Amino acid sequence: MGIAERRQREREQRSQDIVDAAEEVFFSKGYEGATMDEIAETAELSKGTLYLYYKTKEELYFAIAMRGDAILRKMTLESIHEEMTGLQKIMAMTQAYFRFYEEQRPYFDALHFMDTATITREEMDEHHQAFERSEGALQLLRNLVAQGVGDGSIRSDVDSVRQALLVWGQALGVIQILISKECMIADVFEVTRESLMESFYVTLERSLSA
Amino acid sequence: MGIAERRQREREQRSQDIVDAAEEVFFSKGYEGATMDEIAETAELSKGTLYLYYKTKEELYFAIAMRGDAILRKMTLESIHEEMTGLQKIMAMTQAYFRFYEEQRPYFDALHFMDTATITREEMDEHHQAFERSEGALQLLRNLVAQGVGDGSIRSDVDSVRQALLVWGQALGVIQILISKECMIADVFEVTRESLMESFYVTLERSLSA
DNA sequence: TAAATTAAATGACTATCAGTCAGTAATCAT
DNA sequence: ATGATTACTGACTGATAGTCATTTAATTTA
Repeated sequence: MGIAERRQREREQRSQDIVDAAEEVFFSKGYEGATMDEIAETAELSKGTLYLYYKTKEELYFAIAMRGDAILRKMTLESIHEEMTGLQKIMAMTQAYFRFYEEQRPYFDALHFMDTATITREEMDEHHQAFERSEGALQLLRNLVAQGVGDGSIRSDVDSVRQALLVWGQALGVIQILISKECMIADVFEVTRESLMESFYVTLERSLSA
Repeated sequence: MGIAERRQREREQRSQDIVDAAEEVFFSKGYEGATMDEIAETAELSKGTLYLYYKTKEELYFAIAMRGDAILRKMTLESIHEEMTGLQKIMAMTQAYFRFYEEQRPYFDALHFMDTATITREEMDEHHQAFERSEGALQLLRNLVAQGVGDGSIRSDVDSVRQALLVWGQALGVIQILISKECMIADVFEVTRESLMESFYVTLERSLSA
């Protein structure tokens, strides 16, 4: 009987409708500024219903971060092509991450929030999608490093796990600098986002090259 | 007349007493978990008094971050010696930052919180100490890069401002990875904090060297 | 089809806190 | 002493995350 299936679909739909409403509010008011009441009103549902689908405000924001992750993943995979060397793929991936930051800022913030959030990982079970997420990106990066070592484009004196963690961290850190120094950059200094990222690419490529 | 001066000293003392109490509570409960009521009780003052000295909970936490900044600054300066090349000084500074993270974790978190906080810089006037802080560290780093270029230890194909921003960002990012992957590192992978930082030093030195 | 059962949704209510402010106490000047 | 200034107090307010007894709707059963 298809009733259970239809119920399931409807439940999934409601779930997505709630995230749609949440996006509208979170993206315009920010995480702190957004209220569950406003999200409920935007979704044309009662607040109680929200809690039937998401246990906390944080979890609802995480759901948005998940959408961001899907976008980032898509952008990343689209930027990587079969014929590239491992090094080229890593450079492409890094550039995709930067583009994601530039073009999908609200999703980037959500994802970043998730990474840095007060994640007392006792609630890991709930958020283990998040866990798997970063695991996934890291795993891909690790594989690309391994490929690069194999095809001779990447130096082999650092093991692939460490190398992947370093690339990931360095890219993240540089973007974070862009964010926190947003005001200064191009104001106080004569440095643009683009020129800084350009220098980073050069530095990264040099540090990875065989 | 010394009355105004004594009043000033007493006010400063109260101010520090409040920060002492705040540290006790923030460090044991975390930022979210700490309440102003508990801080007031710990300080043996009424809540209202807290607000005579600090306008918001955030500002009080910022005061703790300032203490952290002083510690970091001290550690940094102590790790740098006159006879070092610019490159060596930058490496020493990076290592000092890592030691700060390891040995002064609560202060590190406070400082880091400040960097990433929802800092809508309209309240810049209030927090401009923070502004100056990162300015200060960045300025030092920039000078060290300039020195290194001068003494031939650092490559000269990237201008000093950009180079300083890159070093800063990369170091920050790698430490952030240590934090967010704290659980995995040494568990899932066979990578230790020390080995990752060691690899980072090598990478950083290589990317800066002339 | 009517009653019984199950699932979905509601919104008034509670608990918690950051931040305020009218009032009190202490200190100082005259 | 008296008035003025400064420091402190704690009961109160407002905002809001999260709950739960109740209602509404859908589905099954007799």
